[in-house]
This record gives sequence, structure tokens and C-alpha cells, in this order.
Amino acid sequence: MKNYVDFMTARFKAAGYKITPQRIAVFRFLDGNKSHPTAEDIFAALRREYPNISYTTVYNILKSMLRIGGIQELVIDRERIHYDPNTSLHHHALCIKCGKIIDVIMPVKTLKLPGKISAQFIPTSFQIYFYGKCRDCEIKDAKEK
Amino acid sequence: MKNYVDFMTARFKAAGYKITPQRIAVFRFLDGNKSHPTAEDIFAALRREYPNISYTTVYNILKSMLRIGGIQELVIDRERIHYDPNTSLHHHALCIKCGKIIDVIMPVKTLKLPGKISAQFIPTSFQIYFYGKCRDCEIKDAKEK
DNA sequence: TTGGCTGCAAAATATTTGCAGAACA
DNA sequence: TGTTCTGCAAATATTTTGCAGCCAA
Repeated sequence: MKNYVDFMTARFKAAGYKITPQRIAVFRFLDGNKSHPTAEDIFAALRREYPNISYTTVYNILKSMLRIGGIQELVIDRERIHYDPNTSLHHHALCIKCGKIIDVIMPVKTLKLPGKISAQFIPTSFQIYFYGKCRDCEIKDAKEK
Repeated sequence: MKNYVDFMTARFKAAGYKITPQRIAVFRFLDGNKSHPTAEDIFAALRREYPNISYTTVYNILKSMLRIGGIQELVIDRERIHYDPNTSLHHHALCIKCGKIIDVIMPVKTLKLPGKISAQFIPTSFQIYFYGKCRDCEIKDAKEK
């Protein structure tokens, strides 16, 4: 499978979902996308190609992708949900000034919950979120002083 | 400082904020509270004592507490924000069935970002979120099968 | 006394839903 | 051709804001 578009197209077909131009456009937009877009970002990008596309469609497609896999929701920003086509284990850093999210690829041995907690909770995944300032905002802030 | 109410009252006074019955009620509700309540939970609890209390007041108080410290926002649930009066370093587990959040107290050495990333990002804190199923939901699901 | 705080109502924002018509398979 | 999908409009839910009156200091 050479790219994300073909990969997702195959997954949708396998799941019995139809392939529509809008769906392909979402796959294309997300292919290799490391910007962690929101539904609005995706909507805005697709609107150039499809002036009539609706939020409903964007949300529908994202929901389908979540259901069958191929995308990840990032719940890190209190204002809105971000999406990440990279579903392999990695983490994220949020700039509290500009809201930018960057990937944190680091080897973290699969975290084991302490015995007391594993009696109460069965984890299926985990995410590490770093909060701080990105380089650009750090520089901007330094200049203001 | 013997308890959270006195502690927060002192902090508010030190910051030049007034002490109102509603503020004390929020402090009291949060004292030792490990349920990770939402603004709605707090509103509902306070309403019993203060039938006229408004969401505005709850949100205002939470915002003040965030500003001067004494509370933490948990951005883990896609639907709403949860609050935690425990601001010491600890982590959380979210049950994807019932939405319950439980504390994860485990010793994690302060995580260091890989060199490549620390050139781009200066972290001030981090949070580990576990996603899975709580014991109660696990038992419920087992019975259904 | 007075500036900050509360509570009401309305606004803003993100996401979801009902439904009629379009279009993929 | 039939069912799923799209797009519009309206609904929902959470959080924020404007403002008049109240109250803690």
C-alpha cells in the first residue's frame, strides 16, 4: 500500500463504505499531514476544491475514519478536537501561546499502571501531552521584554 | 494551613480577590474531591445550597482559581472540561464507556523531551492520560455477552 | 463607599441531528 | 435501483460575554 489515500480507500471499501470525492479529498489532505488539523481546518482546505462541502460531511467522514481506524482524535486543546492521521504510538506537545501541536516521537516503554490501579482499570492505550511554549513564541516573548 | 478551604481563602486574599459565600462553597466542594467534576457538576452541587447560583459565577470562580493556582484543568474528555483540586504531579485514566476519570499516582521520572524536540519546544509540564475501561464497566460488558 | 462579584439573558463556538435530494456501487 | 452519502438548516451543549444591581472590604 503505497500511500495513505490508497490505504484508507481500501479500508473504507473493506468496511463496505462508499468512496466519494469528498472522502478522497479528506484522505488526500491528511496524507502525511503533521499539522494536527481541526475539523474547521479540514473544512477550509476542502472548500477550495469543493465550494459546497459542509461541516456535516467533514464530521461524518472523520467519524467513519475513527470507527474503522486510520485517524486519531487528539483531546489536548480545550477549545476543539484535533485529528492526526498518524495512529502509531507517539505523543504531543501543545504550545499554550499559539496553540500549535507538535509530534513527540520518543521511546517510552509501554507504561504499566501500578498494581492498585490495574485492579480498577484496564488500559488499552495512553498518551503523553506536554504543555509549554514553542520556539517561535519563546522568541516573540523574549523580544517583548 | 489545615485544609483546602483555608488554603484557597488565603490565596484569594493574597491575590486581592474577595471572599464570597459562593467562592467558599466552591472551595468546600472541591476540598479532597477526587471525582474530577465538570462545571456542571459543581453548579449542580452548589445549587442545593445556593438556588440562585449561576454558571457565570461557577466559571468565573474556576477561572480565578486557574489564574492564581489551586486547581487544574483536565483536557481528557472530548465533551467537556474536568477540574482537579489536586495540583501535584499525577496522571489520569479515562473509562471510555462511562466517562469516569480516576487518579493515577505513579512515579514517572520527569520526562525529558528528545534533543531534536527540545530545540523546538520548552515544556513546563506534562500529563499522561490512560484510556480504557474501568472495573465496573468491564464487569457489565462481560455479563452482556 | 466602591470596585469587584453575582446572576440573568443573550451570544459565541463547536459539534450533532433530521431530512430531502444526489450519487456511488 | 437502492442504499448510503451529502449538504442545508436547525438543534444541542458548553463556555463566554454584556450589563445592572449587590455586597465584601
